[in-house]
Amino acid sequence: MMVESASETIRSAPSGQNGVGSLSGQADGGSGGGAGAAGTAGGGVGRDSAAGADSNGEMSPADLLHFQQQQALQVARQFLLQQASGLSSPGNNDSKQSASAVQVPVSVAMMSPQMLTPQQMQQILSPPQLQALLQQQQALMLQQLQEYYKKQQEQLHLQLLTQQQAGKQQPKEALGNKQLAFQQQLLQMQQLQQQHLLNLQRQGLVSLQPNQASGPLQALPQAAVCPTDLPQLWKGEGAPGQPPEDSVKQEGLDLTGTATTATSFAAPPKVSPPLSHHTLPNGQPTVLTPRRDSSSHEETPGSHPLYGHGECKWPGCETLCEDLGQFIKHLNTEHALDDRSTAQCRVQMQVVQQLEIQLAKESERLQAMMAHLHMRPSEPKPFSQPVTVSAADSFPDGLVHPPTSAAAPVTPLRPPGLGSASLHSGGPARRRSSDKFCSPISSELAQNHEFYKNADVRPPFTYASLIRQAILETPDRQLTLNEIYNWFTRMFAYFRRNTATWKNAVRHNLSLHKCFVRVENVKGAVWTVDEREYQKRRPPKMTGSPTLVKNMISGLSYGALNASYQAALAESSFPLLNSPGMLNPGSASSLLPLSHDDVGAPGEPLPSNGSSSPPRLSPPQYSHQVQVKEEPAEAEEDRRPGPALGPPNPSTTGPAEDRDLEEELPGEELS
DNA sequence: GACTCTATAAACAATT
DNA sequence: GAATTGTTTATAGAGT
Repeated sequence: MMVESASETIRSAPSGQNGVGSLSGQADGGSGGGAGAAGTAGGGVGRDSAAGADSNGEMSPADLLHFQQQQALQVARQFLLQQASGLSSPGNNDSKQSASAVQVPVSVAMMSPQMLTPQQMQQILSPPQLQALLQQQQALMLQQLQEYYKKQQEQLHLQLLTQQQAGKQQPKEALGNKQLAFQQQLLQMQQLQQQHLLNLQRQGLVSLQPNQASGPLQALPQAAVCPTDLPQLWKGEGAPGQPPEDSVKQEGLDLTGTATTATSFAAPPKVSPPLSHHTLPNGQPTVLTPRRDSSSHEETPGSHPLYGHGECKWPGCETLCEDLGQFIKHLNTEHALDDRSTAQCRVQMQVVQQLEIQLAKESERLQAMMAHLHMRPSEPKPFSQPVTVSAADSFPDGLVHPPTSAAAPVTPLRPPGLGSASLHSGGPARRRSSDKFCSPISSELAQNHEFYKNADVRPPFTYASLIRQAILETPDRQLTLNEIYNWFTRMFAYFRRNTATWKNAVRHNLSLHKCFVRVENVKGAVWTVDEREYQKRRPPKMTGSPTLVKNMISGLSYGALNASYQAALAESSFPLLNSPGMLNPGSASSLLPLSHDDVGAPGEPLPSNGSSSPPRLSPPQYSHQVQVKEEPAEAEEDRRPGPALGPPNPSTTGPAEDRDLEEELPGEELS
């Protein structure tokens, strides 16, 4: 036996500390970030009107100018919106520019993404459809953009000239005002373009060499800030330091002047190897911080964010590449800036957006939790008050949890127990934590229900307390063995994995502890809890010992910490929390006044279970007992001098109930 | 160190 | 006969 047990002990050590369980990925249908950011601009502006910019002959030069400016802005906004919600790749279709394509279909294509969120788009459209749509949009937009910018530029030049000529005859102020207004609008346009560029860059969709990045992105802001540069911009002279123009032209987008900035996003035909697209401009939303950090980290020479462990990290690729050079070749050939890559990027974008949203939510929740937890400790809680813990209230079952009060104190203990038990030292470590506190479980579980449900952490409760909890949670206060199993697996991720041992332990506990009473039911045997017995079995010693009291006091303060928080800490890191030292605080909790309501059971030699023959009590009765007994237990604990069976305390809260129960019990049991 | 509690394992019987 | 359920025994770790 020794050998066996030894080996078993080793085996028993909780093996799968796989850490926190899966995050329930709630896809909150958050709208795409990029689109949302730019979405304020009048997205609904019809393209038709913009297209009609040509027919402006009858208007006065000033009106015409104004009108055109407005249209230009609208179109630009629309375009940027479109870009924000979907990627545009200058790709293939650059060369094909048919005037017809600029017509209505374009507006439809452009509008659709605005109407739908990226998520909706994804849901509605299949990947091929999505890709096709993207292609169409890209082609159309590019054509439209090119044409538009050309026209716009020509017109602007003409109008500027005419205005300047006319301006000589007009009051300089009037002209100046119009020019200013125009400049402002142009600036707005440029800013929108910048914004868009930044978005694309941030998403890694546009790669810019360091110098490139500093080109358009920085030049523009400067231009915007510096009025003196504006005239030059209008004239198409370009702001000083706009290197990317060349690349833009190469791509077939012969946009000049102000247009350069807009086209810059289309500039890089391919992902440049050294990819500096991580070099994000300042002022980016902090939400992205994590990603950025990692990316920046990856920027070190010889590495690539899309390259790791010898394979391409491009979504769905995983092509093996021996070295970075090979990878870069692969990247440039297989993942060039084409429709497919663009679509994949878009999907990835949405994934990231979702995650960011999720992260933001979780962070917010964490902060709230932390804030809440920090508050608690500070709250002065009288010794006995801890008991009042709210946990009880939250208890799902709505059971009378007298223990709740008692339970509260318990909470503090739990963490320690949890740490030791769940993580390293197999089972034993956790053992008593729960019991000592009587039934902390209800509150503890109520508070950390989700945690235990999802995290593969062994609950810091004894089997007995868990079984009891399972039974008490049911309306009838009775469960079959199988139902108990189910409760375990339902409530604790831990028990979903390690089946073999714990089921045996459950059966063992059911049989071993007198507090669990087997009742023959119509549908078979069910298990109920004899609360009195349950309370009895607590070590009487603890209640009275001075050390316990000390512990309690210390434990209370310590216990203030939220159980879940501690549990989380324990789980995540652990070893530290597992150390025995950490446990001490918990032990304090034991102090609680624990409810030994048993007290209540005044002289009852409670037969309840003790009898070898399973008492067959009517389930209902038992349930009743359970409720009553629990409550008294907590309240009374303090008083109880010693061992469980001490004289019942008269003054305990809910004594009446206890007594009733007790009175009833004997009778029942006897039967 | 003794006692107690708990966890774990295992054997066995009874029941389904 | 297999699986499940229930009982019992043994052992070891941990806390008091």
